[in-house]
Amino acid sequence: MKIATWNINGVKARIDTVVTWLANATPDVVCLQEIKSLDEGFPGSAFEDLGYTVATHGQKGFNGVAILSKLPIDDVRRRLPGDDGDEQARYIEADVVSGDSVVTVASIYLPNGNPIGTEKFAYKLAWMQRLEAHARDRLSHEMPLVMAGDYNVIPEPADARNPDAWREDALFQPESRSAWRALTALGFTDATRACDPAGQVYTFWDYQAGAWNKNHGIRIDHMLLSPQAADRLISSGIDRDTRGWEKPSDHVPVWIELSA
DNA sequence: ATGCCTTGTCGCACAAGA
Repeated sequence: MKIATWNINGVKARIDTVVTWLANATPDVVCLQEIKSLDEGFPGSAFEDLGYTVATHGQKGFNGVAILSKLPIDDVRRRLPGDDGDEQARYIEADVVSGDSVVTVASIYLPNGNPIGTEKFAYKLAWMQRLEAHARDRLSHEMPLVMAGDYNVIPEPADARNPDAWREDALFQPESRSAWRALTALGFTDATRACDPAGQVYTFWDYQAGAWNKNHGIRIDHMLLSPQAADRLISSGIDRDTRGWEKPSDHVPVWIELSA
């Protein structure tokens, strides 16, 4: 069972790119972020034609997350609990039926939080607290759980080509990294690091200043696995080449393979 | 020190991203 996550930076601008990647990568489940589309404007038929069931949680212009699945989806839950006043579409989770087991898959678009010292950074940290509380609740079920997406957190200096360039950035603040550690310490496995402990692997390169050509990347797209999912982890990878395609997203896909 | 690009919403720029 192959599960992937990709921040596509606009589903309408990226539809051909995503369809091409899907046809080659053939994931069973895909978490998308930054669809930048209302649910009713989401081009679901392009994915249904490839055999995917589509679940979206969108909003106008910004944010928006989705889950595509070739396997049956039992239940879909939208919005991160903990703040009924939060109107930003950044969380969707679904129970995916795989043979005799059910795997809960969450598609996460964690707030960027820049610039630091503003309400945006406070929103990011509050959102991370809500995510930790929700993750703690989900983990208590002791079921396979994969929380995948754009976390907008650089966990360690090794996760940036030039860590010093990110010292003042919300993605690399001590508070952001501390919240990440508190989340993972609940018992999650960082799939990319579990499979490639020392790798210089990045998932994002800015459109600006030739970041891709200079490999000035950061690792901010992550797949966190509950113990019951980690027990089934076979392999993990990053489809780095998509960043060099025509009309690329600034993020690239991250994926895992779980045993049946 | 700042912008560097890209997208979407409209509108003849701007916000937001990271």
